[in-house]
Amino acid sequence: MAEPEPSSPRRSDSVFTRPPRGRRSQPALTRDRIVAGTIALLDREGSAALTMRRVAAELGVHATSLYWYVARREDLVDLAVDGILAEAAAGLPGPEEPWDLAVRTTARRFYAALTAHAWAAEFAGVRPLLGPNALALSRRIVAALGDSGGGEEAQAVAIRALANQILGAATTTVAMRVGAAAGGGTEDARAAAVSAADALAVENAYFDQVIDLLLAGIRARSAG
Amino acid sequence: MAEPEPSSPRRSDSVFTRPPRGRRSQPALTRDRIVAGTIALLDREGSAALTMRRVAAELGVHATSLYWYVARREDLVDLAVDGILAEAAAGLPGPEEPWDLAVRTTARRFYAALTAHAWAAEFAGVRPLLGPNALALSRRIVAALGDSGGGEEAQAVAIRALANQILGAATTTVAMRVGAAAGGGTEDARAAAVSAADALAVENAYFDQVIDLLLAGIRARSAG
DNA sequence: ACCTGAACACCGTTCAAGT
DNA sequence: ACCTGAACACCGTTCAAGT
Repeated sequence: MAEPEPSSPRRSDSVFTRPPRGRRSQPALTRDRIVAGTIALLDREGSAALTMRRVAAELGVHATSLYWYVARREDLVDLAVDGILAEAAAGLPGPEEPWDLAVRTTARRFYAALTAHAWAAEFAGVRPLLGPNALALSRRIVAALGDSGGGEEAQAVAIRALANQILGAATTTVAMRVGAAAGGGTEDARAAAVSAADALAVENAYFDQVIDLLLAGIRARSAG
Repeated sequence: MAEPEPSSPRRSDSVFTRPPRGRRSQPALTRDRIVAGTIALLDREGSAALTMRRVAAELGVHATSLYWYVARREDLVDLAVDGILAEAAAGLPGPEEPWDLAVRTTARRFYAALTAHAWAAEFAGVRPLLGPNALALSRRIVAALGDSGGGEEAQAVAIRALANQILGAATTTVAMRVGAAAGGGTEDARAAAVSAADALAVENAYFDQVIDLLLAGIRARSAG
């Protein structure tokens, strides 16, 4: 549906500069194209759609072709999750920001990216987040806690607590959305229903409060 | 392997007492037997082994027979997870226990059950925990927070924070175990390796500290 | 170098049929 | 009431083959 026909050699800019180009045109597939296609498919059809065959179909190619670029299905998962974290990892708070504000905005961006793509929150609970964007987000929080006034041990505990909180909050948020959608047929649920925009605002407000609770604990500890 | 032959009518005790027993013996399958078999299989072979066909094989029956007792695979997941939470939900702290101690021991039991069965932590991140044992654990924490001195809003935030923390901590703990096992071949990892008992003690200590951090935040808030 | 095609050993689930 | 058997529409992954 409206997909640029896969065999078209529309390669844009660098086609005139780098490659030998005499014998053969560039490959139809690239890792980036695969990641983009995977994310598009997941956004459209949800986590269950992540199969080698359907990703391949999204790209106008056969499932087995993907194995030239990734070793297994899990790699596709990891690449897609880290892909949607790019938005969150770009434009992190600078080093001049107060530590607690830096923690809060970084955590919020992390959480927002995971919940903006429900499939990402689902996968994040089952795969470790080790991609470059996830690491950049983690490192910003680690750096912020270095200014929190606590000792090394206290910082290590705080880091874990924040990581658990971000992941747990994202996971339970999307689980609650599913539950709300599934129960949406009942009268009670319908009576309690609010607009999607309001629901999102409520979710975000809860997340901020939960992070603030943790920050209060960190401050209480470093003051003690 | 060493399975009691499935067609044997060894029904134990109550065979002499209750059922009509004239026309037909009891069913080979029961929901409880299915849950027990599923847990045994998962403990032995991990989360990937949870397929209808393999659970059925574990019980000496055909995959399609399971559909008489459960509607779909997800039900098996939910039943197994709540099944292993039974140990945690039995013997919760009584109402005379101080609220913070009650929160800590209940959270610890919850976390311990999920991490004692790695598959349960994996599934818990992807399925909402709505079984009777999960609800009993949640309710004990809710009740404890009622004595924490905070307002209703503060309690609601604290409940979410604790739930996120328990789920997030269990998930990241098993993910780190997998990572440690996968990297176990490298020299660095081998040098840093500790005995399984020590590793478990470290995990548990971290969990306690993380919960204590949250409790410190709750106290700071209710005191403010 | 990069992609296809056939093949293997699986899946969940439905449904008619047996007893 | 409870279980089997056949069938459908899928899976991930390997590997030889094409270009």
